[in-house]
Amino acid sequence: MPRVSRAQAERNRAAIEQASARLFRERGLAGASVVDLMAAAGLTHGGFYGHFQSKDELAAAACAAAFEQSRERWRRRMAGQPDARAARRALVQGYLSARNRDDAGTGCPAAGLSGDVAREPAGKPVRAAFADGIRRQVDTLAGLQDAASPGDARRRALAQYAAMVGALVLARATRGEPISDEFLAAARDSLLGGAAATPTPPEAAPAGRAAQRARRGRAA
Amino acid sequence: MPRVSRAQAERNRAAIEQASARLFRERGLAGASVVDLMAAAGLTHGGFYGHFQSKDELAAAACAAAFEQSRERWRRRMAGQPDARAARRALVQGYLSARNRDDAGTGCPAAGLSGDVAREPAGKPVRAAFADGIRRQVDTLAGLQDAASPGDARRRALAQYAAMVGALVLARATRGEPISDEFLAAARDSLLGGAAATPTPPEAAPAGRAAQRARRGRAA
DNA sequence: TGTACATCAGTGAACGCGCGTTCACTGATGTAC
DNA sequence: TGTACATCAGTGAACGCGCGTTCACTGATGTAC
Repeated sequence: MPRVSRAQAERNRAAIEQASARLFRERGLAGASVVDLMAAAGLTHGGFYGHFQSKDELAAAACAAAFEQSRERWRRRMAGQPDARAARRALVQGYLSARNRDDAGTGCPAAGLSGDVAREPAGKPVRAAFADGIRRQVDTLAGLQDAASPGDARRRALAQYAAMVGALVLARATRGEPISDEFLAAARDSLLGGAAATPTPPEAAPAGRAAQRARRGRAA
Repeated sequence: MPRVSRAQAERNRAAIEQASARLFRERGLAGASVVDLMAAAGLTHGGFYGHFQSKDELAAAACAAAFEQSRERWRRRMAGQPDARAARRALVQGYLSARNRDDAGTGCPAAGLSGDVAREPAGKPVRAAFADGIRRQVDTLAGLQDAASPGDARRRALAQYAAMVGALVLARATRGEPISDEFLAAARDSLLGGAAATPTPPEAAPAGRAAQRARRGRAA
């Protein structure tokens, strides 16, 4: 049953990207083969090069798609919040959850792909897609900071994002050990309850109320 | 020239482990082949299975060796410091440096291997070696905290370690982009100068006094 | 101490396998009339 | 509107290659006497 309509071909290309966005995060860039990725999209491998010039090119597209999913999830999670502080709290809670740790395929691409991307040679297209995704997540987080200046907000956002990604990555690599949950809890405490979260003291006022309405969370 | 003395064979085994500790961190567990690893130790691949039962077993040994190197480096960095606060400062500065970012082969195994280890199936020996290494680094860091209780010190150490690893991993994955250096700098600020370093607000005073009587960090 | 020989660390060819990529082919789609 | 046919999305066999692992072989080491 070859030769499919153009609309269907476009849908197939999108399906390959979406399936790859998941499989690459789950198994790594090298751990998901072209055969695997095409099969996950309901196709056979031969047609791959009709859609993409190379697996590298797909990796970039899939990385971009994964970050887009992640941004959409962040947007949804922030949407119900009364203010920036509550929104940041909702993001961190959802991010540093057992669910996000245990389902890498739909989770944060920064945590799922950074190890692989770090080893990609300089020119590879996935590096640009990854850096772009990271920049936008940091920008979003910077917009939620209660800081003295834009520069300060950015610095806080960078540090917080690093703490979130680091805790998730370590929690995944130690899954099954008690220290895995400890990483998630300690990072949550540090970012939300402790001094790192805001310039105000740990159990200061308004977060509780805000968080009560917040909690639909799935992970990003 | 086969059949080498037992002493030489032991040295060869150690050389394989050391070469692997470097190459696995540089290229990933799957990115360094048995041929590569043996060649890096000055041997040919055929003799590999005289030293190790499988590549998986070597991965665990190499991971343990990498953490041992890392502990030794931490020990050296802490040795010259007058107190725990200064020791922690020295560790963080050394860790969040361009040099550590750019030389993954001799750098932190948590940053270099966590992505790969996270995808290893539950029973694989490298997972246990990795978790052991992580636990000991966290213990060391906990010994340097200026905290109200051991539990608090541990929680801080976990959050700080996650922030360090996350910043390094993201800096590596975005190397060549301005945001790469920004991650390192922001995490340093947050851990040393900023709110994350102590329970008191960013630019306040008193943490110094508390840290003055601090204990020496035991090096695990 | 010197000699004879069994042991075994390291070599390199070979194994089956899965990888990314190519290509001749198929037949429904899309178009020209 | 219906018919004829060129286009091209998807198929599956095939390519060369590198992987982890095995194995017959080599010859210096280590030991028995």
